[in-house]
Amino acid sequence: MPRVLALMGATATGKTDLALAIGERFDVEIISVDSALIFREMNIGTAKPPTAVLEAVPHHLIDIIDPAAAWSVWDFVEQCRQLMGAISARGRIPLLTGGTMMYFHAFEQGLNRLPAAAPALRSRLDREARELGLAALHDRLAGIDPVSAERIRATDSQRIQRALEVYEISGRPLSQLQRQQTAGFSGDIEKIILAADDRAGLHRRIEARFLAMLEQGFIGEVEGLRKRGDLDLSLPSMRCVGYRQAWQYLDGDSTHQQMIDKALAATRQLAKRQITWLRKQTNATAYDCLNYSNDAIFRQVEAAISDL
RNA sequence: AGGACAGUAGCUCAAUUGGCAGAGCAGCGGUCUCCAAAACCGCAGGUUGGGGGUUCGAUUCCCUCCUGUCCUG
Repeated sequence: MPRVLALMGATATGKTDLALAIGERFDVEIISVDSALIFREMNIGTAKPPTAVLEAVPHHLIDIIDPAAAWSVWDFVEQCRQLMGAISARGRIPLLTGGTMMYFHAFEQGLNRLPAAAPALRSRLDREARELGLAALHDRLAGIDPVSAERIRATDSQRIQRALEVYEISGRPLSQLQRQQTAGFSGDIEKIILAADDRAGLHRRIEARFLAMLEQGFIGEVEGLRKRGDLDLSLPSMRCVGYRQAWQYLDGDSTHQQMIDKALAATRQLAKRQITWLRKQTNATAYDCLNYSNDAIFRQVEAAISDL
């Protein structure tokens, strides 16, 4: 029975430090479950683990794609499964660490085989949405896939676009393709959650961390990305929390203080959404991120491993 | 010190000739099958700076006090 460890937590709860502590003590390799750490050249704003940490314990799925490139949940699940096989073959234990809850969910529950995203098609649909209005696209969806149109709101640009994209590529309605059974992870996942019961405390941490990022030269990092000339705000990478607000600030759309306030708010909102996912987790052991002992967690890991 | 203007939700601001105080943002809760650090949905929040007066009825009109900004000395 394959066994994996998972360390889940909202942003700024201290996952990196804890993962390192576990990595120094147990024979694990870390698989990052994070939609932002995959990007190269985005280090300060993503709170990427420092090089020393990345070298001390093997890390995967960090710095693997360019900020202009596309990446998706499907890619994550596939890479993750491959990596787990390789790590197990080395006699080590995978430690899934991160805060992108949809990636965890897809890994655990599986995904239907759907057509991959098609950038050209998406930009065409973007244009149509601008010219005809979202409502028109939603009406079109209702014509080809009433079930999905019922479920997807007429204001939900991304999901309308996805449903239309799937139909145009495959010729079949999304709702029909989603009806097939999915194959999730078949083993056990030993889940450790870093919980943020004290929301105000987490908010203080988020603020302190962002201010530290600014001191480390975050704005300079974003200036460097802008200088490349091939990036813009429509890319997932540049929509990451902090980067989007810094980009707008450098565009002259906000003052420095407004940029800080907006970035902090966006980060708090991200944390809230992550916490919503975490509330639904079952079979997980939660530790207060502001007050826990490594020993308690080590005991849980120890027990899980010796169970193998 | 005198004068002008302002004071409404945590913040920025609305409220037709006096007629049930509303938005945006933030906050909180939620949705989530290939952009998820995304996209979207919902909820809560106010003795309208304090006190007094006129009125059936005052955020709105009058008096007074407090606070802030600006101008003049």
